[in-house]
Amino acid sequence: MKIDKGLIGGSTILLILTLLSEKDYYGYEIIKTLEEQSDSTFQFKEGSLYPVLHRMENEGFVVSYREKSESGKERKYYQITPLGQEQLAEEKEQWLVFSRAVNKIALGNEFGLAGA
Amino acid sequence: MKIDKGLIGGSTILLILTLLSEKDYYGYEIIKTLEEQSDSTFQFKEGSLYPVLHRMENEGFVVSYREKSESGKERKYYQITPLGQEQLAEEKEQWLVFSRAVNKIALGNEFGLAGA
DNA sequence: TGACGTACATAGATAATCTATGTATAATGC
DNA sequence: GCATTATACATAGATTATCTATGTACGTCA
Repeated sequence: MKIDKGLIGGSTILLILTLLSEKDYYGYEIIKTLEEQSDSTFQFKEGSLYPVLHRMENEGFVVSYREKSESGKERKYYQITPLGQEQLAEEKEQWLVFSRAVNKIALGNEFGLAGA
Repeated sequence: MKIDKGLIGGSTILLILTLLSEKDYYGYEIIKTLEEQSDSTFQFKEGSLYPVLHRMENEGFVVSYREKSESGKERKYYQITPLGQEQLAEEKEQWLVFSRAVNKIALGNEFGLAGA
């Protein structure tokens, strides 16, 4: 199933910051990891992800550094900052409030229990 | 808490069609109902909602008719169509898949159980 | 009579993403 | 040896979406 873009857009930063709170990732790795962990629900294209990462760096949520992989290809790694940690907490809270509200109205379910 | 616009945008049609699947609503009533049922999580402005309703009518998800209220004010009621019913089912399914994927990654929870 | 709530509508600014394209190297298959 | 695919970055431009601001109009209440 193709998920509507509008739905995905609002959660992109939450998803990226979640990954980065565990370890440093490079852009391409984020795309592959989100695709795998979501069972292909999320299939970001480079053109969608890289500008978001640049914006996040601009806003101080992440910092980046370049490093060569074993294969010799250069990668640009992103690391979450304390400000990014705060943002992550904020976005997670917003997601909870938001998804609970949608579930209540659209599924008639106050507790955010989706489909269980 | 102010919920990010991006998050809300993708679910607008799902929410509206859910209400309309129960009874006919007029625009202003949709705004008030979503605000009330979501404990003020959703606070749509007219400028945001009316263009969406017009678009939905354009796409055949709803039809509209005008009717005077007891007070004499004219209202424009929206009614869901069979195509709108299909769209509602589709959007509900998408919401389930999407929210489950976000919950799995961001909350480490495979079943979409948010905060319980 | 003035303020507020109801009820509709749209123009224009703003913001966001996606499509398409480009570069470059490594690995794989034939 | 050569072509294709995967990896890995980047950006311009088109498209699309929403929000802000504004306008109209009527009813009600103080």
